[in-house]
Amino acid sequence: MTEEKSLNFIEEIIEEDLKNGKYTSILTRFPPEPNGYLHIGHAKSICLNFGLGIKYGGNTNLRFDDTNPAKEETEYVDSIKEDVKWLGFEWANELYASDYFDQLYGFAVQLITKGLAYVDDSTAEEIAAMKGTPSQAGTDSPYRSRSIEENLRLFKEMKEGKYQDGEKVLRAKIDMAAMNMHMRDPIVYRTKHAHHHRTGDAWCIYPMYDFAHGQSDSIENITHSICTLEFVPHRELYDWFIEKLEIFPSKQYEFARLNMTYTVMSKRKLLQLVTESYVSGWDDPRMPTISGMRRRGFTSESIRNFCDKIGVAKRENMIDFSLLEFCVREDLNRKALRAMAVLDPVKLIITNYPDGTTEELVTENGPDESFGTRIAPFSREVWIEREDFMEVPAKKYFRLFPGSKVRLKSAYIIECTGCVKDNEDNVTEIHCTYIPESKSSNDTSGISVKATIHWVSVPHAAEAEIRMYDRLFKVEDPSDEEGDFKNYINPDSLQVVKPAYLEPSLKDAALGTSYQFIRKGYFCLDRDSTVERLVFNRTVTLKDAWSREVKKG
RNA sequence: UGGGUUAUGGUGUAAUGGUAACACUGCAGAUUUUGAUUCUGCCUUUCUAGGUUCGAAUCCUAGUAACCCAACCA
Repeated sequence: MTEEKSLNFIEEIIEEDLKNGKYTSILTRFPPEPNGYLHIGHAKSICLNFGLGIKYGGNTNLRFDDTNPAKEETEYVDSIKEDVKWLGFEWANELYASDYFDQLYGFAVQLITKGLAYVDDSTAEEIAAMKGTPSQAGTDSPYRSRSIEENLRLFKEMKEGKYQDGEKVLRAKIDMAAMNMHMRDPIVYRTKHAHHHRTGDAWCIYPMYDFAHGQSDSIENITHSICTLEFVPHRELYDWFIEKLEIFPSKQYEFARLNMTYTVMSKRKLLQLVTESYVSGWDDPRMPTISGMRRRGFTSESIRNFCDKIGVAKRENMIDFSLLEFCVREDLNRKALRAMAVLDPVKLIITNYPDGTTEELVTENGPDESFGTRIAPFSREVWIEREDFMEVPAKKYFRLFPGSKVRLKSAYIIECTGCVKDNEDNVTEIHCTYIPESKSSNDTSGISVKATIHWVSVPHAAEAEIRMYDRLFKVEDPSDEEGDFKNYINPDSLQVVKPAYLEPSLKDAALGTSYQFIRKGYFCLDRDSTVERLVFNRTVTLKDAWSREVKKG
């Protein structure tokens, strides 16, 4: 019964390492920099790292890569923790690169002592110029040959705050002619008088990523350090530090990051959307952030399933947004409560139904009996969707039109008798008669109809604001277009429907519960909602064969 | 035009020298008190050129294309 699933290349490596006894257990880590909110691309990495830990009976650390105090904030730390938890994962240890600042400083001293690092007084521009180009070797810094003693003293003085920002850096002494630019005497410590979100003002020198990441992995005994492809050139340096420092040999493996159609995935771009108010915040439901998707109504299970479906490999990829939509529909179809809501209302009057009468009709709550039933009030006047009526029916249209019969969901079969229009030819009322013996679950009429439509009783309806979200960008790959990516924002990515009419049971909707508004899509209550003003977000539409039929003409 | 990485349907991912498969998308149909769900069927694939082999997506050679690398960012 177990479905045989092939291994991705990282699983193959791990199984090999376990089989040949290189390791008896594995330890992975998810290492975000707390300078932004997590997005669906991070979810891929989270599912990979934590998933590996779970699959192979190992553990996974959550480690914040907080070596740049200028960009990092506690707000981001908090959101990252919340998002990882919400996705359903538990870290073995909550750690910070800043926890290792003392050890990292010690590593730097060791390197100096071995003659493998030196303090450089050159400016940033000079260092860049001496770096050479990919096809041209760099040149040695005039400070490269300082004595070990002098380097030790200078580095200590850097730590003590004797120098201004940018005045001095510590560089590894490797090879200015290396093919790999990262090996041309990379900077390992810079002077930065900045307040750190955790260490406060204890330090005025901070290690660079390359001098912190690998060593942090090593300190934690991470067996498999998994990151994205752009770090491939860093691996040589990663290994160099581990070798020279003679510390635990963590190994780095790289996979291709996730790209998705109709969105952007860089923190820089997402930050721009937020700070320049193209969206309402990091958790705007249109954002590909975990918090945005959560607010929009995506379930963590559907996101995990998505991450599983897209796979892990090394080639550049561009995943269809429709795959994510498929995953959320698949999950919500079996979980979401069913309810009736009319988003584009027009009044339907059942002319032969007694005025002032309310019937309490029974209707099902979910996709199967286990969800139970509830009562929906029914009366002479109900709201129905404007698109469920056509005065002159298109071909293949089998909803309401003069003379046609349809069923009102969980109620009666009705026959359309006509409509009332205003001066501008807009339909303002639709008239029909109902067939009393066709009552749902007690139908003795013998009539069968082709369509069932949803409705909400006019006197009982609850009003709501509904936010309809669509893709954030008009083009598949905004980053690949000419000019500013923001020129390609979809102007219709948010459309507010107000008022929509909801069946009264929806007044008790709870935050975090998903509903299928029958025939319309999946929705959830937004946190902006109040008792006086209900607000719902559309998570995703239902698949709609009819709208495709219409488009085809 | 130095180095590195990657090339399999429209999009992803498998196949580890032996029938190119699975999922999404798209299309057609059946069922349906949601034009949803469910079910059935169909479409489209190994970057190019040589070579090794009984047999190549897989091995070899030469090309080509895409992406990454010259931050005191991560």
